[in-house]
Amino acid sequence: MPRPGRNTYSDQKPPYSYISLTAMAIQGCPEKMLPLSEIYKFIMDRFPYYRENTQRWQNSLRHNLSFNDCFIKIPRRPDQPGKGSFWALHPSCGDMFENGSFLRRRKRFKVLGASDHLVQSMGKQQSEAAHYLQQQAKLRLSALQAATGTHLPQMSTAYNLGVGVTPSSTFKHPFAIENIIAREYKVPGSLAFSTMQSMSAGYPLHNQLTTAWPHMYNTTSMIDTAAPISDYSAYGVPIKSLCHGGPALPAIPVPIKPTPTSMAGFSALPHHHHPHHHIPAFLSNSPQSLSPTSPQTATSQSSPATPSETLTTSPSTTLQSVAVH
DNA sequence: CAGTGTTTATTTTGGA
DNA sequence: TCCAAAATAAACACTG
Repeated sequence: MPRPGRNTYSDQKPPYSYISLTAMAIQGCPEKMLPLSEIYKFIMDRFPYYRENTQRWQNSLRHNLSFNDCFIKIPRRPDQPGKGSFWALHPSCGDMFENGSFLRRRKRFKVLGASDHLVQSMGKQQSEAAHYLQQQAKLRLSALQAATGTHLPQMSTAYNLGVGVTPSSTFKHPFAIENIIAREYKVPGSLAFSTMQSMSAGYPLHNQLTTAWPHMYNTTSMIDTAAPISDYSAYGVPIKSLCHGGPALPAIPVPIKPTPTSMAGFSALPHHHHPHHHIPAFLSNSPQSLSPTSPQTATSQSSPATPSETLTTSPSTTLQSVAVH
């Protein structure tokens, strides 16, 4: 049994499916959408295991993006040069890993009508969602630029925007990295807790993170790869921002298959724990101490329109989807 | 041309 | 042990 903190451990395959890794990456950025290359980067930056055999796993990842309805493609606007589209989570995919296992979902998320006459309405709904995301991204960017007086390249700043968002909102998308990390592993409670504390401070301590999430970094990478990682605030984990209202869609959690306990609040982590994944319940209401240091925080947060107001109809209510298999 | 995206087929594996 | 989800492989179209 490899022990936390050991180099050997960090090279192991992380206990996440491509779907969960991708969802993690998408949820980890304020815009809640990323181009393929950024998803790759997110994963490679954090999991040494994926720095090898890139052809193989990246092909698998692309397969997943196309194959799974929980991922939607969002076209680039003319002012967003680059190859490929942005990828986002389907507004209704909810907590696909409510069972606590990030390896396998209980049910695959499928959009209704994938093979029947409902398809046409789907197109419309998706485009609405896409438009919404684009608008949000645009708003955020201009807000940031206004606040900082600088013009920053979009994607490279994406992760920075995240830190220090006001703790006004409580909901956190299931895929928010903080949630994922917290649920992760059956680490001794105390350990996970200390990790979260450092996380909420906006600057997780390396050794703590490494201990709690060993496969995320190898002991030397932090220093050696400081450059790439420094692009992201605090290891690329926009701790506070994730989901909050701000960014993305009205992230209304929709359990794939409603269960008595799953709606106990998001906050609420699954009650029946998977035998192999004990989920620290404290996580849900982890203290939202925040770094009041980011200017864009106030700006973006004070944005008048709430997501649901922006759309005439909330995507989460108009989009029809269901877990199917 | 390289990166991106889609699709089909097959194998592996988690979990009931 | 069985089933469905996930992983893997690979062909192929499209695009900047």
